[in-house]
Amino acid sequence: MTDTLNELSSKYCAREIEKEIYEFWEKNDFFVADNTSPKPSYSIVIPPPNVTGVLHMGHALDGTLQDILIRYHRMNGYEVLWMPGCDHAGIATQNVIEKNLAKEGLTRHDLGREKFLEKTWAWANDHKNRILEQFKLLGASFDLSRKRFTLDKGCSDAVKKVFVDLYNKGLIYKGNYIVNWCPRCQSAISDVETNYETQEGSLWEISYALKDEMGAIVIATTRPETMFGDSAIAVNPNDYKYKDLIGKSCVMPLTGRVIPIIADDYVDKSFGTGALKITPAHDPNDFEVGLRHNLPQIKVIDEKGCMMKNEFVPPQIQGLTREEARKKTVEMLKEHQVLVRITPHTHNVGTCQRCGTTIEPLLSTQWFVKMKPLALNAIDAVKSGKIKFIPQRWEKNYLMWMENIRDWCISRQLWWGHQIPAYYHKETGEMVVALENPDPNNYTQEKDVLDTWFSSGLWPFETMGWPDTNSNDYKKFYPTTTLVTGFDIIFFWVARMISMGLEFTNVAPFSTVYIHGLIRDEHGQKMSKSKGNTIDPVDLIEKYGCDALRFTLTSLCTYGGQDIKISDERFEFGRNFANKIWNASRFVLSNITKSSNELKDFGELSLADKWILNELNQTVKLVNENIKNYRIGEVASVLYEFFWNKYCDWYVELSKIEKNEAVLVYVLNAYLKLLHPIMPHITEAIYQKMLQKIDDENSKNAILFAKYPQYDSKFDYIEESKKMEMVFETIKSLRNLRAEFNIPLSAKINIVVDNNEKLFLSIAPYLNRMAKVDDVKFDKESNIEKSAYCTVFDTKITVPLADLIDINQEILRQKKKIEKLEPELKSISARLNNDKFINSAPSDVVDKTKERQQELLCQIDLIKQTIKKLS
RNA sequence: GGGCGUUUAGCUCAGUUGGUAGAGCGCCUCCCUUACAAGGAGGAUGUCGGGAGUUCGAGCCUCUCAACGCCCACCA
Repeated sequence: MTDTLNELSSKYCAREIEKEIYEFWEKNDFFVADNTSPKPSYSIVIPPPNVTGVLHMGHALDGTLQDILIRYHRMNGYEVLWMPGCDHAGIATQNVIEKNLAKEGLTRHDLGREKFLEKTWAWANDHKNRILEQFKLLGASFDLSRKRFTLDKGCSDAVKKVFVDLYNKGLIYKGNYIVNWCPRCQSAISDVETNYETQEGSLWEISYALKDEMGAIVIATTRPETMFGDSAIAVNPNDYKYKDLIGKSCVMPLTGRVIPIIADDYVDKSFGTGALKITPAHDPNDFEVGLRHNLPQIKVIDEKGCMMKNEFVPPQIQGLTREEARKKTVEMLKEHQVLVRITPHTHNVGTCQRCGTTIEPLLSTQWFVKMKPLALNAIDAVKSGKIKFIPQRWEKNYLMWMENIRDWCISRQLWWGHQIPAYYHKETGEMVVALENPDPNNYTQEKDVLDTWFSSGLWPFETMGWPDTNSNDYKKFYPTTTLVTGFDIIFFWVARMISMGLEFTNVAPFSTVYIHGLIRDEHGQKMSKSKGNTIDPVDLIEKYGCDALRFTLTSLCTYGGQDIKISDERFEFGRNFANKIWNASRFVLSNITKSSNELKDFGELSLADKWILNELNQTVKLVNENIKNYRIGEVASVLYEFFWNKYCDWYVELSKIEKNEAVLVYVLNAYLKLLHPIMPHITEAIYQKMLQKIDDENSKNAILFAKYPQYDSKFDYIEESKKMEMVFETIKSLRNLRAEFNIPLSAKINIVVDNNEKLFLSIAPYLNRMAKVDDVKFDKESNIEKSAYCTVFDTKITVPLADLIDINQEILRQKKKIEKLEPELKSISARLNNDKFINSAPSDVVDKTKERQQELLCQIDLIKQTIKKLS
């Protein structure tokens, strides 16, 4: 290690240390996994960040949690692999490149597919390294020697094989269906990529004249412009209003086309006019109705969202955008006096998840995955407990979606992605689905590419060498152990990984899915660039340090996986803690005078030594339990509490008068290891310094590999700890007394105790140091005028203060204490007087309550005596 | 329409099998006591959203109401 680490600098400079430490780990290849290791394996695949992006707070949280689990298991003797990589992010990336082209006034068609892809690859190559570099700032201990990309050769081969196999099994099909079409992205998208937005619209009622007779039928629609694609009018078969019209025909306004009136259960009698126009090519429900009644599918809107130029669309409307067409159509309907009524109507409109454009349901030829058969095993895996969600409530969410799953539209009319491995004969049009083009001279490949999530769904095994199931990585690290991600991609990603993993590897790709909350701004709003409320984790790292960021985020994780609200200032919490650790360690290490050999032996243990060893041991126990149960926030608070409020506030302070170097160092050493998964850099930096003074076996000279502390019953010093609590209570009471009477520390005080003689005499030095007590005396019947009093458990402490205090003030002080204690005594006594409580409460609770009652009685009694004497 | 979450100190939130509440920040008083002012000592603050029930006992369990948020569904 270099010079900065030889001395712990008096000022804690997080970034300097963190950079140096990360380099130290990386140079030594500490993160590289050994697939031949005899150790049990623990593996995590990173949710591959998009190559479009930069590190954001979501990554920071997700990455931190994964790194904590990885480091914890590494220290617990597992061969760990954290697999890094990036996602090509089909639509998202293509959109970015197209936006850049648009700045030059170009479209992707101006470049052509080949040139466009070249440009996109250049971008991707640049960005996929950039974001992983940023992950390093988080201290990520992932194995970069294995980093993968969803479009690399291995992944592409896996994608092809999966596609061909699914096709051959009949689980992939190509067909003409209504899909969600984004007119801006110029592609189909899947159901999960469609968001719904509530919009204020109108319900237009339009009168269609009956054919060959008087009268008309009035229909209600929210999209008048689609009327040119109508194939029928539908009514409910049980609707008496329209009973006589079923089977007749009507004449469409504006175009004069004749369409039938049909009956279908789908129609809701009570909505609108109870009559509905059926447009099979532009509405998913109408599409179904159309199939049932064998209606023609008339396309009137094209892929750009414009009205088509065909015989169905009136010339005035042709070529208009959807929005323009709606206006114009309504105008024309008014002119023809067939617009009966317009009522305001709020409804949900589908929008593209990527660009926000209103979705056009469009009849189109696409590729689909039959999900129902794949979902069966995926449902079973969770129901049987092979895969466990943390928190468990997400299982319900997952199961509900899986049980109602619909087919997945996987083809995208994009250029950036895995081109579908289907080949068409140039002359005959015959289609072949195969790993390779059967004859490049006569066959051309399908132009469409696959949904990004198709390859992401294979991520846990395509990165491990699959389909080569004999590869060492696959054998050692697949299936992976834990998947860590946010709830927003359970359907997109987690569900598909489970389905695909089970189908192709016959095993669940991971056994635990750890779902954390989303990061939000201080007002609870989702962070987004457009809102301008993002906080850049890189800025936070520069300002507060990576360990501070990690610790703060960790401390904000709740077991229920609640969303996390953050603001810049919140990270002072972690920074302050890091600073505390740094300074305390500096103090401890600079106070080591003994040799490494001498430090191996605790020697004789004082009350304080036993107390801190006991506290440490309890902390070790809690930390291990909580990590194993994914209560990561609890881990942070247990670690914080121990170090700051136990070790620093008391033990280190007491060590200034009487120190056991061996224990002082032992506790710090163990603590650094406990904390290392959360705050890796600072703990490694201090540990390195510590190694210059102590021997520590089994650590390979890096805390990264040190054995994680485990609970050891030999450190259960329960009795001693109780005594120590009494010491602390005494000190606190005396400090309180000083504060209330404004007695400066320069004014020494003496005390007289009436109980626990031995203990108090032995802790005199502690009292001296911590409460500036000059002299401790024992006297069962102390009777000193002008004194203040404290009661600590069963001991009355008299503090002669002569003229320093006003006796009346002291009487008031004591009365206040009683006022505080009495309500509790009252309620406890009431409980103990209740036979039902005595009989039905568990005996240990009854005992405890009795004990507390005695304690309160004793204290109140002591205080009352005191008041009497003072009066 | 269905499901889920949240409601606890001024703010942000913890609270693991039910035994009358905690942290951080903020606030008040005092302290540069040589590890740390990114600090130390002391202090104030809550009918745990409303109501009902189960229980000897409810922040925690049951029911109900209310407010806010999220997800799914998508009747034109």
